Amino acid sequence: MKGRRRGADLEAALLEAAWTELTERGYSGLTMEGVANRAGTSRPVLARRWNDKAELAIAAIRQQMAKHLMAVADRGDLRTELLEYLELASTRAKGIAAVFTLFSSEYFQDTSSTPQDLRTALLAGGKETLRALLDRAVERGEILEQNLAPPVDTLLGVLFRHHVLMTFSPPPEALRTAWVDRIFLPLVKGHKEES
Amino acid sequence: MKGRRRGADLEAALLEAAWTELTERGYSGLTMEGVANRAGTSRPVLARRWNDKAELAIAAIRQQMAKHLMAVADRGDLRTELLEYLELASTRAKGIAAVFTLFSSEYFQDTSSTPQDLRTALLAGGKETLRALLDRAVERGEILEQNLAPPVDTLLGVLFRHHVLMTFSPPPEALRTAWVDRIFLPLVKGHKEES
DNA sequence: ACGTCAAGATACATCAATGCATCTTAATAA
DNA sequence: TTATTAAGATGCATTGATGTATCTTGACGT
Repeated sequence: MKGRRRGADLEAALLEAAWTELTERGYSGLTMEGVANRAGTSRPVLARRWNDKAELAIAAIRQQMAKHLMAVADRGDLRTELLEYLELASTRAKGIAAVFTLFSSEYFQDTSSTPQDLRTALLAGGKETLRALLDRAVERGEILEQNLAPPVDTLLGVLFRHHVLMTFSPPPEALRTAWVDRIFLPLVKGHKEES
Repeated sequence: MKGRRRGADLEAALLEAAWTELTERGYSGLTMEGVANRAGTSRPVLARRWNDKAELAIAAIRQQMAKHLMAVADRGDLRTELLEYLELASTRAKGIAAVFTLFSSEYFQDTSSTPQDLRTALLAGGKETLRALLDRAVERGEILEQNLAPPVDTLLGVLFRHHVLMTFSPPPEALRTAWVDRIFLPLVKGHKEES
């Protein structure tokens, strides 16, 4: 036996269980009872910490975001780093899809309980990581700052997120490469000499 | 009083009510009772026609798709038609978002009751309209067939859908123009002379 | 005008999830 | 060791939505 868990240890375990349930069953299939069972405990233990499943799910998501943060090292080459970025993001596809089921369920609700900061943090989704990566490329002289104007700078994130939401699965390697080589790089490398 | 509705009339009215409820409350907020009330009738009337809310929602969506089909006339200019396409799509943003709440709710469910054909039809989302529009532009010689290879051809639809799913609102005109002028047209008009 | 059938109203049981109270027991601090 | 606190188990009432049976009544065909 592993004995009885307490305090922070227990809380982390509960949030892990909640996250697993969320990714396996989606937000609509998430229940306090299900989480309690998976965590090997009972509902009152959950009820003492979170008021409803929205709070629980949000806390679980926060824990996941804190646990793995996206990081792409400087490889000296933009294309390499972009592909790495997309590959890394792909490993989180299921989670991203699951998280989105929460937003779609809660959005229309009277009690739109989703905190705005979490919402934007998730919809941005590793925006900073991508941005940092692009800024490095600008400094290297690989691309022009002016080609990274608003709708273009986040394009890869958009393509990725869209694919995940439509298919609930990560984009295959060939598709990621096509995004980079046939869409993104042509746009940011394109000569911009017109008046 | 308007008297008692029957048969096909009644059914159409029920599906209208269901659609309204779906767009106002989302799939998670959709209830048989809510639809019955809005339609000015009672639950048994609904129960005689559809077994659960998934069936009802799907039927309601089908009716909407049949009612307004997207059509963009030949304007002789690709850019004009693309903007018109996006503008037309924007009027349906709320509905698209609502429909997607159904998929996110049902996807993880054991009874993944969403018919595959409807799913693909919706995820494609006016793909044929856009395709027809692009083919006309190719025939006019405005763009090159070879520049419409897979990840590029559906790009505008992707951008649009992503925006709707992220914000649950239609993209403003300025953004739609940016998509067309700064992303899509540069890609499809781009000279492709490299080896 | 009459008969048939479905619309619409009403009532009741059910089911899943939850809120909450209670009780036992293990872990930790003193 | 002992007191305290929270973990974990259990039971019960409640709530929201649904399934379903029954009954009345309006619409339509003949």
